[in-house]
Amino acid sequence: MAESDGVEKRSRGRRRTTLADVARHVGVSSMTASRAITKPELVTPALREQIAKAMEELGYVPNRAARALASSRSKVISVLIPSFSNAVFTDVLAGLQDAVDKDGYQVLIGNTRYSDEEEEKLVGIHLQSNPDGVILTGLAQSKRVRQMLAASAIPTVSMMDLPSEPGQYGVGLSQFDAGYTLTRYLIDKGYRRIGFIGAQLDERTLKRAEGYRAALQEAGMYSPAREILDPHPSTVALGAELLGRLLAVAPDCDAAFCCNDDLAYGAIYQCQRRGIAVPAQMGICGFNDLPQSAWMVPSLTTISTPRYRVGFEAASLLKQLINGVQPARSVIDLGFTLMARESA
Amino acid sequence: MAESDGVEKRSRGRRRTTLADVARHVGVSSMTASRAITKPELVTPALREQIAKAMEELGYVPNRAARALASSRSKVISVLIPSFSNAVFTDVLAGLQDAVDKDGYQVLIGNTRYSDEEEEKLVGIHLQSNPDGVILTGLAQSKRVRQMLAASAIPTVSMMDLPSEPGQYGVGLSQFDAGYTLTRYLIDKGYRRIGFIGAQLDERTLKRAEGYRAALQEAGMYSPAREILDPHPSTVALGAELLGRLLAVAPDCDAAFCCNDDLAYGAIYQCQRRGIAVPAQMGICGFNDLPQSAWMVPSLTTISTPRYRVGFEAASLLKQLINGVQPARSVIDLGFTLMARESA
DNA sequence: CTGAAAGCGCTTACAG
DNA sequence: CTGAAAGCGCTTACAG
Repeated sequence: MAESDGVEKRSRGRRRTTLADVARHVGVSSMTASRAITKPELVTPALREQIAKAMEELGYVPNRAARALASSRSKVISVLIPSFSNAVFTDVLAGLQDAVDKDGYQVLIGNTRYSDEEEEKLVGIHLQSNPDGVILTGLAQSKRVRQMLAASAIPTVSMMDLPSEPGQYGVGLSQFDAGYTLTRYLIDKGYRRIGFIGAQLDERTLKRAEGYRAALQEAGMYSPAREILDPHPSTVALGAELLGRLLAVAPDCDAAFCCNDDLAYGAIYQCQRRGIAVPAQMGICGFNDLPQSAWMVPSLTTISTPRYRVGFEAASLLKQLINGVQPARSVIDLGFTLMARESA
Repeated sequence: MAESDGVEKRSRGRRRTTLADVARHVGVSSMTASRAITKPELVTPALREQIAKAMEELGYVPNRAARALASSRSKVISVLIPSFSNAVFTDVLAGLQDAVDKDGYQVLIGNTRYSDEEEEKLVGIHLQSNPDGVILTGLAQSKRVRQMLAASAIPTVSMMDLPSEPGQYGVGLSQFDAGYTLTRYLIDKGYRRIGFIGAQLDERTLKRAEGYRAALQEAGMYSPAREILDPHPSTVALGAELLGRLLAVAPDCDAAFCCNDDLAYGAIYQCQRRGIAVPAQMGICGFNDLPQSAWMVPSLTTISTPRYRVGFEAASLLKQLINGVQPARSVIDLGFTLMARESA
């Protein structure tokens, strides 16, 4: 009858197969079954095989929550990135996954949307899962985030930038140097009134801007009037708009350093719509070297950043810390490459 | 001494604050403390406040693993997407997160890389976390994946396509109809020898191709010679290459239906490099309407797909299933929009 | 190489 | 509205 179904005890429902079920099936204790998974070399081959067969037959699926609770190792790595729509961070994620997959880690991904508040919230939430390690983007975490992480005593590695404080672990590149290098290239190419277009205004953009300024000041060509900084997220549309704004306030510009490739695409499209020849009348360069940059017309001069490797190396470094291995270096500088192409 | 430190018991080390600690601090039982979190309306306001204060003071962080184990609800949703580098899926992810964040779910993201094998592996791994629900991309899961999911009896929703089998839940759009519509548009525009450029060859691409064929056959304009299908992942570079191949085998083509925007960008760049005017000599259209498509020169004619909403609605549907609510519809068709722009 | 006992930190299902 | 008991499914730390 339907009614009696309603009163059924939880124990009557179909229950997942547990390690105890497997052990019973084979006629061993649960810890032998447990060991057959975690430390197979400690179990007689014959038994090991029987246990494996039983697991297969009974459709055993380990329960991560139980394992985490008992062992106090969650096998979870928490990763916080500022954006999903920026290809830079999905590349980083790919490297990270690849570095960590075979070790049985589960990657918990949080999107901070470039917000300190969101980051705090996410750290709090991720901490509930007792991650074995945490990977952060950038170095500009709020005090509260630092505190929470310090209190939890969980190994932490930061990505993209190079930490300068002792005790901090990080993998990335010097955003300042890259900005400087690209600007220096433009100067050497003969550009004299070089503008800067930056959006989002996150730490990396600001450091690239500093590199830009340093190079121009050194060459005696710096003018603050040629800097367009906008807090909105970087998009192609915004790049088009900001190039317009740059030309409105500084019509004599002969080049624009766009703080990422998306903005640069927009800037180039804007030039094309206005009949401004790139690079003849206006040099345009970007930052990051997204796949498209080599193919567009004109191809984009930009800085290639080792995003996949940043993710991979950050995860490798974190694994060492988790396992109590003292890493060779606490800061890994992966560098960058100037890609001189047609647009500047 | 260093030696005595080495022998310290696990219990001596700094231990995380538990619910019992909080309860003791306030002088109540652990379940009252537990209830203060999960069902605050069942706890006297005064007590509730004391407990909240104690949690704050002691820096209490709930242990998800313990909660999951005790309650047999993990508050985890498993999501499988085929790619991180395709903006389509990161948009879907954004919608999904937004639909699910405030409900306290943790989203476990798996990247199948368009591989059945990877998908099987990931389902197995994710099942270890006892997800309350699963979200899959597409309908072409392997038999083994279906079995695992069926055996686990976990609610499942699929994204992007429209399931036709009864009992399946899904949110998406008709890829066939969209392919048909776009091709019909090209015919109406006066194009007569329309090629097709497809990569990756996943289910969605193949369905768009079918729509393309149906429209052309109906109009008596179909020629298999004008179909270029390549199994490699879609990239701008590949788009450029495939347009070259299309023109090599079918130099009379007057338009190309590219099965996504990335390929279309490459195709347009290829035309630009070869001095082929778009759309005058060659119409080019894409699929998905990525942000850039409206801004490039020429702007791209394409199909706009409601990716964010697909993620959002799929998660909403899944939440209903998890909560035992019978959803109004098991299949939600979100449709698509033809964006007629400059390139065709 | 194998096992009996205890416990990880919560929540469920009762009672009161 | 509050609590004592039991248990979720594993692993740890001993023994043997």
